[in-house]
Amino acid sequence: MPKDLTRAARWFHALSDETRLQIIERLRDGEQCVCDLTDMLATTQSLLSFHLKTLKETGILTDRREGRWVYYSLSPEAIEELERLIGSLKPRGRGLRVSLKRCD
Amino acid sequence: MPKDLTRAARWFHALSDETRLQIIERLRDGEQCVCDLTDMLATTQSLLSFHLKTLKETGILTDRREGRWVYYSLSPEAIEELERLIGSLKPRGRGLRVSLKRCD
DNA sequence: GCCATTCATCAATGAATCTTGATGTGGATG
DNA sequence: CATCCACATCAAGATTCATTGATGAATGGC
Repeated sequence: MPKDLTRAARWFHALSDETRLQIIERLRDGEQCVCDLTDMLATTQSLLSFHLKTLKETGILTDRREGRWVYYSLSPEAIEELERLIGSLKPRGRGLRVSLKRCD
Repeated sequence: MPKDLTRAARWFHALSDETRLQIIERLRDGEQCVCDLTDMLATTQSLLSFHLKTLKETGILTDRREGRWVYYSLSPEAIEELERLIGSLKPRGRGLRVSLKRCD
């Protein structure tokens, strides 16, 4: 069980939820506090907190406390990491493209 | 519930499983029949079939029957689609980066 | 036609995950 | 200290998903 694939699977899982993608969509314009996100996304505070935690644990988001409020933002490295992951899924050079025919 | 996000969530979900990522990893070198994949990945035929179906339904893989064998390969458009999805997660221009401070 | 092979599908179980509602925690205010 | 607010955490239920084992469908050889 390759370690990279385990890591990749976790990243993709964090992105496999609509609510979490909505959170990311909102954070594309910059950091937001939880209360703003609660207003924007029709969801409960408890559920939002759960999804934020999921994204944070994966490394997609970072948080920052300021007084009573907690601000979340996209981790700068997150997009690079994702593009690296996508790169690891790309077909390799066509030189090996012949079928091995081990089934015959 | 934006339709794009629904679609993106489905794609990411398809990639959120280690076995499915292993399948993709194998197919990076070109198409393979199911029997080869069964040998390579320590898994049962039934389970492999389930995961192949998941990937195919999402559009990541295509299949092709040839006699008794079914060959799976990476869909050419899949990687482009993924890069498009990743692009839709990127932070927007920094001009809007000011915090709205609606919480005050 | 009969049988073996390759793969898909189905039903059932168990595990992981999402969701909800209640409670807990830490900071700010008076 | 008492209280309110923003947010996190917890326990319980609901749902979705992965896995297994058995059966079915299509192909090809005899």
